[in-house]
Amino acid sequence: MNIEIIIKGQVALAINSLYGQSVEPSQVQVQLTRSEFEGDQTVMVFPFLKISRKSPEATGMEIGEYLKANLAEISGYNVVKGFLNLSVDNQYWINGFNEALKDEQYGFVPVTDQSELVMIEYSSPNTNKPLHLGHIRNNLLGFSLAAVMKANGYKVFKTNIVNDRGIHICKSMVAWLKFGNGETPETYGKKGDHLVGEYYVKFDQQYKSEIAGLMAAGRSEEQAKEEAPSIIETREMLIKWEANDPEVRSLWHRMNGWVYAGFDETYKTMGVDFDKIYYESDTYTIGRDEVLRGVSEGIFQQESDGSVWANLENEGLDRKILLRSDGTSVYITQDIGTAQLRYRDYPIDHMIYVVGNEQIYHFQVLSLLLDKLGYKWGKDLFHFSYGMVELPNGRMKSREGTVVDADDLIAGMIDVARSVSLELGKLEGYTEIEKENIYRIVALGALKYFILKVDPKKTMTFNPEESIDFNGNTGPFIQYTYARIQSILRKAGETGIVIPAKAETGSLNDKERIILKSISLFPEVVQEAGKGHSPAIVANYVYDLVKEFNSFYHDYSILNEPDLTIRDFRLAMAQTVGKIIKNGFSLLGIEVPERM
RNA sequence: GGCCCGGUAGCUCAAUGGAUAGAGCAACAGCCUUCUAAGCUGUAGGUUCUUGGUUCGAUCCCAAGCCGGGUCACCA
Repeated sequence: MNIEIIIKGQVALAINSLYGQSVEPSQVQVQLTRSEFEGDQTVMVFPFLKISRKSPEATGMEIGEYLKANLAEISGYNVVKGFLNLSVDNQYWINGFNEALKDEQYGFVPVTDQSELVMIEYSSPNTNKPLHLGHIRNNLLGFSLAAVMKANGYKVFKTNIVNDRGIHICKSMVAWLKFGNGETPETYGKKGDHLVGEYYVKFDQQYKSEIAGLMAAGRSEEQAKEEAPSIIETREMLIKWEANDPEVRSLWHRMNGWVYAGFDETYKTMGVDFDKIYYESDTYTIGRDEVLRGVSEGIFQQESDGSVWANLENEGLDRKILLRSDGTSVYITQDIGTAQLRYRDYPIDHMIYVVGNEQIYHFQVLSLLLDKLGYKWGKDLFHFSYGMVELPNGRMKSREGTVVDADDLIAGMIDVARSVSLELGKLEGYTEIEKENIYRIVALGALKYFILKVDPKKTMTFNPEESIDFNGNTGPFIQYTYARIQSILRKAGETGIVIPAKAETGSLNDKERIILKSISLFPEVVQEAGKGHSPAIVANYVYDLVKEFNSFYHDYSILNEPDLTIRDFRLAMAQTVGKIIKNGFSLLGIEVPERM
């Protein structure tokens, strides 16, 4: 059992026995002892002073004496002010360490047939432009959250809703027809998503110049925006699309196909995947049907112009439009349809949407609407909202060309990883393919760790010149430690040392104790990350562990340790730290290299 | 303006209501003949936005204010 829980229970008994008053174990505050004091676990005695009616020191001493006498795991205690520091017997840490050593899935709760199903929606791109840095945060968080939930014993289903229809999609199509000359990704030599994105930009340029021309001819800005030929053409195309016009549909299929091929490549490089992809072009009509059902049941109101509204004023929100006066769907209508379809397809217990925090209001509304429509899961949907990624001079703006493209960023980081690695020259003997794979692992490790170590809900700043480092608190630093551990284990194998299944040693030095204590925390960290929906907790924990291990590695020898018992124990310790790095990083979607 | 979120070292970020607020980067000083120097050790760097309140104790909770961001579309 967890030492903290044992202590809480015993402290409650101690207070009952010493002062004749009962307290709940949950009221006992226990935390890790700060490193500058002696001990492992610290009990706060302040809350019990009213009960003991004695000084903090005296109370602490009495409780400490009781614990030492009644708990085999407690080998000693000291009291500093109101802090009762308990020393936990080495054997307790060693026992826990042996558990960690033999369990390959250490820290993970197994998924069973009884496990609840959690569906996680993430990524959810538009098909009119390539993925950028903001999408990267979304994808990494979504993928990582899925891994964390799975490690907490949930069945996890990853899904992606692709925004493949609408006026913005038609814009790229219009521009391609006008300027494209039949260009394809093959003829142009660029990924399809980039090609389509370029025509989206071209459309905007064309549209702007038309507006300027019209305004020069005396129109107001508003009029100009409405009357520009390209926007009129785009609207006509959207109507044709909705009417299933074969020519428009065929072009739409073709260009979206280019985009999907491009996205697939980016997803693959990033190492994220999905169990099922939904397309808005398939779900938006379902949403419309659901809204109309709501009208017939009196949940929603239809205005005389045909538009449909939900009144959420009783819930503290506004009136919200659900269908336009021409009967077409708006954004939220599509989400209603998608949700309905998903719950029809799968026995979902929990639904998580990984979507930026600018849509908090949207998901409040969606939750209420689904609830009104009679879905019991409406109220329980969880919007995992994360903060934006900003550049040093502010928010990314596609119109100002300050968007950090995902493919460019990743390619650039692989270049840096390659040149750093070549300079260090530690990969001789590896084939080019193997080397490239390691560059990729390291580059993505840097990017993923950089993004995932930050509390998801916070806005984060990304400086393209400075942010991605390979030294210090970074993914490569942790990967490097892993690689070194593997090197030690390889050498141990070469010299005929067999890492024992059981690694016992009576005495532990300070740094060994610290590492063993840290190892014992991993399962709690995984649990906490699941409850708090925060991969950052895992990232920061792994970093701390690695720091401790490196410090140990610097001060004490492993392979050259003459005492074989101690050497075997340290090998087992290194192996376990390596395992935690690997398991922890798997929760972040980061690979670990055997060498680097 | 209403609602939501943030403000911690020069920069990027940590810190279940606990002890002297921690890391990395940048700066400075050391350490490669020893298990991988993408590393290690040390120095310096702070009015945790402000003012009150709650209590044994507040970066954390509450109130007010200041600053920054988001959001309140027949856009997505």
